[in-house]
Amino acid sequence: MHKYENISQPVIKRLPRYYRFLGELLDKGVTRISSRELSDKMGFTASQIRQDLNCFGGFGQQGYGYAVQSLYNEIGHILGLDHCYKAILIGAGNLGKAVAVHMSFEKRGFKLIGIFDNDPAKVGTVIRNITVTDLDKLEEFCKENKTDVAIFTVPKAAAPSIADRLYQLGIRNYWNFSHYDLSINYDDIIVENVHLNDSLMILCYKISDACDEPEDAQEFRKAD
Amino acid sequence: MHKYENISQPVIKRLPRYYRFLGELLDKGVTRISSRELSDKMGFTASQIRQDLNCFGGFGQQGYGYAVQSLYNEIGHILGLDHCYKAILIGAGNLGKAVAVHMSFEKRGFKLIGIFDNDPAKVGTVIRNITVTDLDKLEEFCKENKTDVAIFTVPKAAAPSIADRLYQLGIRNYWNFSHYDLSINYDDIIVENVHLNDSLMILCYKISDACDEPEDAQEFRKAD
DNA sequence: TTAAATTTGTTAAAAAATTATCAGTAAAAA
DNA sequence: TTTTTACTGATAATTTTTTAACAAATTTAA
Repeated sequence: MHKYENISQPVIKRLPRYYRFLGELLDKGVTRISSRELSDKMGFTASQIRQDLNCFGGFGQQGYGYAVQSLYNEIGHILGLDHCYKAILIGAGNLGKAVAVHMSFEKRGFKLIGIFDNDPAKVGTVIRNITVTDLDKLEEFCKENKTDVAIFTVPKAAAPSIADRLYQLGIRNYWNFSHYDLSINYDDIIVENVHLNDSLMILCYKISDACDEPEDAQEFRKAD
Repeated sequence: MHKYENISQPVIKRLPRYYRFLGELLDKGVTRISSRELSDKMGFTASQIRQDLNCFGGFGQQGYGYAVQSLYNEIGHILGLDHCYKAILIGAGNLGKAVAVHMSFEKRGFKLIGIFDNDPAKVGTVIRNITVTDLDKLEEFCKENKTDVAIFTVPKAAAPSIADRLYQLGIRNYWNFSHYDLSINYDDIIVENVHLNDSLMILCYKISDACDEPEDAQEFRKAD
């Protein structure tokens, strides 16, 4: 059913944002909205909003605008949120645990069905009603349970070997929090990266760029 | 010193990736590399790599390529990693805690100097050698300690009022993990967003788009 | 009922980003 | 030393993305 070809990356990246804002409008009881009003709220141009939405079909009506509830549902459908992809979490450290506890997977098209770690201290603990399993049981588990996605929150050192095991098990979709570049090493997989380090460095750049103070950074440069 | 104007967003977003790959090369003892070789490793075109690096100056040498250590240092400097911006963490929940424990702030130009939460159960606990302080003490703390950045990991409901307090205290730089859109509400601030929900939805889109199975999603659409 | 005001979808124009090309220079080989 | 090879930096071409413009359609107001 779903399969919109030639949708550009920039458009795809904006979809969750539309979804979020429309959700907020729904909460406020707003039933209709024009691209112009959305533009004011979201900071995209009205033209871009109309262009984006038109990639998937004509959801609006001339002279009226867009019906909020309907558009919200459509975007949810386009994003595929009406799925239930089975996900396992690999790595129950601080970050993995936070992700497991923090996310509303069900609202985003996923269901968390297993959590794995190789640290004996973590195995057996319960996170979000799921008992952490020893990583040794991974193969066994995946053979018994259909697994669509791996949420990858392991240290860089452990990443390559574990990634290999997941790939061998046929898992082709990854939500990657590790510093290991999965898409370089496997070419038939789908990866969505969350690189917190990169994000923090970008913040550092933005701040440094805005500040423009005279600094004693020559020290740093000499190191080469 | 630093202040490169007119650097495009796409270029800035690629800088941390260059930095990461060059760091890996350094670890392996590689001393020189050409844009062609980097291209193979990173998945960018050689042309793009040369173009990107040239935004900041001619770091390479014809017939030779780039000196890895030197280029690594240069990019670190461009990113501003030789700073020490003072950061406070607002929200010591699972996500905040994970961020505090997980990140090497010092290597990214920051130093974490305080952690705040309004949950009495969390106040007094120690994360990364920092004692969690009651949010009521925020103003007091910031008046005594120069604070450059707020790492914002609070629930959506609490976000607006806390954001206002931070803004009142003069904090203009944010690493925002909340679902609250800071940049819409304040126009003279610098924000780097980490929207995990958006990322997860994008993954959902990619998977759904690739799968293309006939589905029973009509149910979903009828809801409007 | 009619006219004015809105607002979309679409097409066209402009801007931005990526990729290709190549002269010039340095390193390596002969 | 001279020639060949390798590689950058810069410019040009291409592609992608964003913005603008406007006809067609709908609502609202008169």
